[in-house]
Formats: sequence, structure tokens, C-alpha cells
Amino acid sequence: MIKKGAAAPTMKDVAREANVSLGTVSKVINGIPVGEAYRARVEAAAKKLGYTVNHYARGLKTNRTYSVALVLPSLRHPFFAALADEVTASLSRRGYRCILMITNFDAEAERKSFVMVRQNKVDGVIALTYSPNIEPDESLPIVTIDRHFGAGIPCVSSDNYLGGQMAADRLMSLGCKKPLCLQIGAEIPGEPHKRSAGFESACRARGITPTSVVLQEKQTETPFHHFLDEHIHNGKLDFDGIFCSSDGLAVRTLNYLKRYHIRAPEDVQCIGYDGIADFHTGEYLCSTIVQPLAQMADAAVNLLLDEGELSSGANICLTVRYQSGGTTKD
Amino acid sequence: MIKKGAAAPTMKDVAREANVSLGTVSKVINGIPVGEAYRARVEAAAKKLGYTVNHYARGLKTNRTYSVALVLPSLRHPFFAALADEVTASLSRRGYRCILMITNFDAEAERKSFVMVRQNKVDGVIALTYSPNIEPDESLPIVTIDRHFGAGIPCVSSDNYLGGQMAADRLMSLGCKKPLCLQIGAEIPGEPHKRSAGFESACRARGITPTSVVLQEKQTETPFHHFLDEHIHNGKLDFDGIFCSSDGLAVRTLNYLKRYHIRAPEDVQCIGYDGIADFHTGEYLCSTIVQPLAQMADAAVNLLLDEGELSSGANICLTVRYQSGGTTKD
DNA sequence: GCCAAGCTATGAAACGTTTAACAAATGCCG
DNA sequence: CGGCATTTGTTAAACGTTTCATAGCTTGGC
Repeated sequence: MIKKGAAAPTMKDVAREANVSLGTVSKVINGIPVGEAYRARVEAAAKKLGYTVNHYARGLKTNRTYSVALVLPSLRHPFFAALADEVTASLSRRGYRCILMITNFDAEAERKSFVMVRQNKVDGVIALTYSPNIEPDESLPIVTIDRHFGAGIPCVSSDNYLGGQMAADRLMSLGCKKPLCLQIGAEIPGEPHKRSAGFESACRARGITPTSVVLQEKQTETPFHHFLDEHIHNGKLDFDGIFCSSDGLAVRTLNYLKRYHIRAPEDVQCIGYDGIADFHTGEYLCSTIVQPLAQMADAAVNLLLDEGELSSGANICLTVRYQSGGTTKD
Repeated sequence: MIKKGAAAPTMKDVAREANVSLGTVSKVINGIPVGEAYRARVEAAAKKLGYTVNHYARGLKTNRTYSVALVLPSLRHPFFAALADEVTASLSRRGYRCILMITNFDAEAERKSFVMVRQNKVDGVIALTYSPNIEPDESLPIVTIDRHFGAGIPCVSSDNYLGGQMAADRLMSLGCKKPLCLQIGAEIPGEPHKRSAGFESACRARGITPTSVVLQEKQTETPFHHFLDEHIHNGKLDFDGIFCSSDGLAVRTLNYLKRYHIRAPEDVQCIGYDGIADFHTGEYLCSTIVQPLAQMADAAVNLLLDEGELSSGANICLTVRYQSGGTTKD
């Protein structure tokens, strides 16, 4: 299927057509001031021939590719997908394209993606990676999301600790006395882990000690269900408020409890995390802590693209907000 | 943040290091046979210097970029996200990179993405677009998914008609007598619309006339809820089987019905569409018709990348399968 | 042992840009 | 009105590859 398209017009063609030199065409294309008459001639010629700049020739000369690699584990998790959506949009607004690289949480794939990234001569990398021991190439501009590599590598995240606190405060001010904190564990203790820390701290500030459980990633539901089973007596759950480290987990939890006819928000209140809304209706799956995805994407893109005082190791932490979504009594 | 990295070694450097000519280095890099002694010298030198080929110089010469643009409306819909995931993986397996372009269903953005695509000199385009009147550039290799542009543009899809039939047959063999078909309408009558057609035809084949409703895209839940309200009498729904054109819609529907204490599969059986599993557990949200995403992605990529008899206007239609997921009695 | 034929490595041109150096034209001032 | 500074357009080199023509070797046949 792939064939060489009809030879595209080059600057040389435009120059000939407009009766000007190559350099003049270049200037017009790049918006460098040039006599009005020339500019008009060139623009007319370019339009007539349907000229478009060849990014590869330009990239070769300038060492700037106007493309950024986005490295992430998967697109099948709504949070990653939504983030990719925003990052792509943000890049596009600034005239950059997004090269997508998916690692499936595989450390080797992550490493490989950094190499490929170097080969591809992208201008930078925005990475969301969870494997340990990745040493990003020193010379490659990189910004991470939710992951502190340390050293001089900037990281953008939202305030996960605050998010956990907000969830706790909300549940307790809605009357919860016996809170449960559920989180999915990752190999690397990263930003998301601060959620439970914030939750627990806010509970203790009110003199309540929450139950806290870490679920293994990528495991079957069995152990999880088993845990819940053990905490149901006479059709009643031991907890009256649940905080889950993702919306998906909240939905899974509530779905399972439904088998016992325990429902939210009547029998138990539940707050999730991420705040990804339904595609068609814009409604939330559950009460949740909303991460400011668009702002996180913008921050990462700006950090990467703009030079400035933020250069070395600046971390950006954005605030979150609570959003009621039907699984709490507010 | 973006800075010119330390000058990367070029073929010239490798040639000097290995004491061979530029042409020889090129041959080794590209796997063209060359004397064993030379090959060894070049490979050693390349490794020593950490040489990586500059894709932009290569692209300039060869007019091949080894990158493909994936144009789709959004990543916030699980189906699009999962498809993007698979397409990226499939491209990566073949040594291609994926440039992501998101249109948000905006016809102008779609048009612009085709232009950008041409500028970027990608080798081809895989497009999932729903706007009317897009005239893809003749010279650009393109494959669509779920969208028939007509003419010589190949389209990959799954058998949506069959999927609808399977859903109907399943519901009826599980005892349903009063089926409802819910679908979300799009501007363009495309592949997904065949689902309801298949559903209705299979119902009629058994002498049953289903109720069929088309929901407007991007509207509030109100009219939809209103419709359901009207079909609930004395706490009982007029229908005993529901087919939804997406899993998300199925979930929304069942969630709403829960307010009336109507639940699946006891009170009503429900089959969705797409078959996107939960990220962590791999479980399905509901009983569903599963689209073979990985195969669709591979088919699209192969069609795009391989020349051959499939060249002109070949359409590929892959089969689907039914998957029980707790909202039916099987 | 010589010459033709066949390999194989080399050298140079070309891909479509950008950009620094250069030349031509303009305007200014003495 | 001439020369100098200034502006503005042109020219050519360079970016890092690929590729085609060329030249140097080797090999084998006579």
C-alpha cells in the first residue's frame, strides 16, 4: 500500500515560480521580515503549488523536530488515556506532534523506548513510567508525570496527599466513623501512594484510625473479594466509608458489595480517585477526587518546551478538587 | 528546557574511527553484505561511539519516515483508547512509530490533521473519523477503521451486523421476549449502525419486533432517562432484554434502572458492545460482543504497510464473539 | 603470466532545508 | 553629489544520510 506520492513541490519550485531566490522563500516560510512585494509573490506561488515544508529536511538542519515522545504504560487505563488525550492536545496547540510509546509496564520496553526516542531525535520526552532503575539519557530533555526520578529531572503531579486528606475529611464530615482505604500497589512507591498517606493522616487528625489495604496490581479479584467477605457480618459491612485510589477500583468495590445488597451511598459512602468522566454524558462514575488533567498536561508540556528558570529539577504540584458523584450523601 | 544535546556521532565519525568509507558504514548499518573484516570494524566503531542513525537525514533521502499517523476523535472513549493501544503496539512490532492526532470530532481538525500528516511526511495514515466530506489526499496511503470513504480506500472493521445478530440470538435464547435496542447516533451512518440492523433482523427472524431507539451523541441523560421512565410501570420495565451499542451505554442504562430496583440479570438481561475489559482485573463490565481489537489493529497496519493485491480498496471484516459478563443469565 | 570479468569498497552527488557570508540597492550625511 | 552605513535579497555551504558510478582488487580462464 505504501507508495511514493507524487513528488511534492519544494522550496526550489516555489522560488522558480515566484522568481525569487531560495533564501527569500525560506524567510517567507519562517516569517522573517521580507519586502511586501516579495512576500506576496512567494505566498502566491506557495499556495499555487501547494507547497508544504518538509519536516525531515528542516529537522536535519535545525536539530529540532517539533515532536515529543509520550511514554506511558498503557492506554487501557482511563487515567493514562485521558492524560494522553490532554498531552496530545497541549502539544498540538504549540505546534508539536506527539509520538506515542507504550511500554506495558515492561522495564525493558521502557528502556528501549528511551533509546528509540534518542534515535528518533525527538525534542523531548514526557514519561509516565513505573519501573525502577531507568536512567534516562542525560542529554535528553525529559519531564515526568507522577514519578520522581530525582536528580535534575522535573516532575509534574497533582497533590495526591491533599487529595487523600480531602477524601477523608469529606467522608467524615458526611458522618463516616469507620473508614476503609483501598489502594492498588505499584512496584515503585510513587505519587499515588501519597493518597493513602494523606487519607490516613486526616483520619488520625480526627482521632480515627482507618483500615488500610494494599491490593496487588494485576491480580485476580479473589483475594480482594475475600477481604471484603471477611468484613461483612449479618449483611452489614464493617465500614461506613471507603476511599479507593482509583475510580475503577471504587466501581469494582461497589459492584461486589452489591451482591450483598450493600449499596452506596445508603449503606456505605465511597470516594474514588482520578475523576474521569463518562465520555458521552460527562458524568462521573462515583464521588471522586478530580485530578486537573489538562493543567497537568500543559504544565508538563510547558516545562519541557520552555527554557527558563524552571530548567533544573523543578517540580510542579497542582491542586485537586472533590467532586460528588452519587456514591456519597452530598 | 529543550537544549541541543551533545553532538551525536554521525556516520562520518564512525567511518573515521573504523578507517572505512562513508558508503561502507551505510551498508553495514543497512545490512547490505560487506566484507566480514569491514563489518566487524564498523560495528565495533559504531558501538564504541554510541552511534544511532539520524532518522531525519534518512527520511530526507529515502522519503520513508517509518512513522504512521493515527487519527482518531478522542482517547477518552475506551474503545478508541484500546484501539490506539493496539495500533501502537502493532506498529512498534514492525519498527514503525505512531504519531497520534486527536480531532475531537471536529471536521476542521480532521482536515487539518490530514494536512499536517502530509507535511510530516508520515508513511501513511490510519484514520478513525466520523465527519462527512473529508477528502483524503489521493497520494497518501490511508486505511480507515469502521469508516467507508468509498473509492479505493480500504476499511478495516469487525462484523457489526453479525455482532447485532449474535446479541439478539443470545438474548432470545436466554428467554427474552421483549427486546430493546439502544444505540448512540453519529453524524455519519457508519459501521456501528449495522449493529442495530443486525439485531433487528435477528429478532424479526424469530417473529419478534424489537423496540429501537437512537440516542443523540453528546447530550445530557435527561431525554434518555425520560424514555426509560416512560417504559416502567409498577416498578417493572417493559423490556426483558436490552442490547446497547456500547458497553458504556449498557452500564449507564443499568445504573439508571437500579434506581427503580430493576437489576440485571434478574429483572432484565443486557448485552453491550465492544468488550473492553477492566484494566486491572481483565473482567468485563457486562455481557458484551467483543471486537477483536488486536486483529483489527494488525489488519490495518498490514494493509497500510504491505503492498500487494490488497492495494486498492480492499475491505477487511473480522468476526466478533459473544462474552458473558454477568448481566445475562448465562 | 596476462587480460577480462566480477567483486567490493570508495567518492561524490543529491535529498530539502537553514543560515552565515556576501552583494546589490537604498538612503543619509557631509 | 559621492561615499558610507544600512537594509534587503542572493548565493553557497552544511546538516547526515543513501545511492550510483567509479576505481581498485581479486580471481579464473587461456
